[in-house]
Amino acid sequence: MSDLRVRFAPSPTGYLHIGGARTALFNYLLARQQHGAFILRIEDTDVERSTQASTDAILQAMEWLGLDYDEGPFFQSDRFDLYKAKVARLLAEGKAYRCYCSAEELEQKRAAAAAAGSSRFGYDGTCRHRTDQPEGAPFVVRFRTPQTGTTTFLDRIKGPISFNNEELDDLIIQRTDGTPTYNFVVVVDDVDMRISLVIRGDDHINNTPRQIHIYQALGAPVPEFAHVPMILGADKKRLSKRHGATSVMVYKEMGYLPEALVNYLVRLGWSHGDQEIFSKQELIEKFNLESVGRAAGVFNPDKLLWLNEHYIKTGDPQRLGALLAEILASRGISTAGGPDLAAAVRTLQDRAKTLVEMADGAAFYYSRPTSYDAEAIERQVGPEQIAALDHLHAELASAGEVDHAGVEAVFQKVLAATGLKLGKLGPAVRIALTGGTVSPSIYEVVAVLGSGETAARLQSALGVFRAAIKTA
RNA sequence: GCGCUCAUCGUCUAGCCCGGUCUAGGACACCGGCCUUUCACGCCGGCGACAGGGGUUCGAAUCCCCUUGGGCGUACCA
Repeated sequence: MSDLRVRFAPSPTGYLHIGGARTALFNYLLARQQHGAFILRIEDTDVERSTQASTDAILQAMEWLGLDYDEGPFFQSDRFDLYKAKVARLLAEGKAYRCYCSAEELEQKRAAAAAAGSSRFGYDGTCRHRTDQPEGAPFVVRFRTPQTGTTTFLDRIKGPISFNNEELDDLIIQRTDGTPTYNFVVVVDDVDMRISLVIRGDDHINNTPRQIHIYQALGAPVPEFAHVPMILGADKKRLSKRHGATSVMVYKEMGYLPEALVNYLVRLGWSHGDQEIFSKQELIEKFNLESVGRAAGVFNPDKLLWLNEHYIKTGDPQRLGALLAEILASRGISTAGGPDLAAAVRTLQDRAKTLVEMADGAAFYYSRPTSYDAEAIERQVGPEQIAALDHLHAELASAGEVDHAGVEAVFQKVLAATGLKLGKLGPAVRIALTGGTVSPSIYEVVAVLGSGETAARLQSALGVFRAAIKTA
């Protein structure tokens, strides 16, 4: 057990998105590697925008990705007393002060500053030295930020970063309604939870110097920081819905495997030489902050798809089969009593990039064709095929259950007897068995379906084929 | 506007810290071919980048400066 303590602190104002998932993943990986602690904290100080549904969605997504945490989830809304006490202490020590400026007033000042072409839009410090306390007037509490000197920290990813304190204004730490704000609670909690390393998106870099001042005002040690670059869309703009799915769980719905998303996300911004494929165990061993890139990365759905394809291809048929059954069930197709799921999966692993695609390809195994591709019949089925199909039906009906080699032997027999090439018979069999022209290898299909089911389907199809040929 | 930050193929990146081994490597996508009972898989090959300009140096993708471009922040959001 090392003393590394990291946390992931999402705000429940929406689902867990790609960027958040990657931040969570980096935290998780490092915690597991160093045998430290990974803490989950829900930042719901904004009562207006936080919802229970979002919290649930985030928790679900974390679970699906396999990012289990050691402590939490903690909710900031349960901790308002702690924040209140800290604000009171800062107030008492003169490190914070009441500000009676109204939001409207401030907005006007900002607008005026912008109109005047000023480079300073921050709070002007009107109430900083105010000594009177208007009776009953609404106020916010502002943190008294140092106005001179510089604040520097050594970012584990970006290197040394420093700010001139004069660029910083006195930020609000408690709203008019008494609730605390982000920059304050994040510090109070990170101190309270003894976080030793803060890994978060680099959109927080600008908040860091302000937070460092708060750590100091609280007399607490400043943790290390590691700011990971943003994820952008194809147009290099911040990733948003416009760029396609950004919700982790939507990828689950689209038939992605969690290991594919994890692998993709970690490689977006981190590398280990030329290696592309990493198991979670490998990531825990190899992940490091030093190899995280400093530049923002563009989300590339194609590469994610490729990884998903890889994991489907190499995945365990049993597990994939269970996942497949769920999807089929949601389409009203029961797999109970049908062909062995793992066997069906094996015939589809090289042909599907997603579980959804696999379900498309597997449906015929569990529900007989209700119609047959007419155009295909016209092209592939003639008197010769009908005769051969008849022959095949007879052979299969008397063959009992056969394996792949057995199926091949039966076909060879039929082919020899009818003088047809497989290229002439295969397509007709495929139409008869699946209703269409696309499926796994016909021998595999027959082996998975079993001779009984195959014979039954052949018989039904034969009736349709004969009728089709007569009218032609 | 101001502040912070980033910059190698279309994209993700290796290389950069410790200059020469880089006519810059890998992956995705794309293009071509092979394989083939459909569809795929697979295999082989191809296209394709050091943002620009100055320095330093015998020598720079690698070090320094400037420019340009991108991202983020600039809330009583987080």
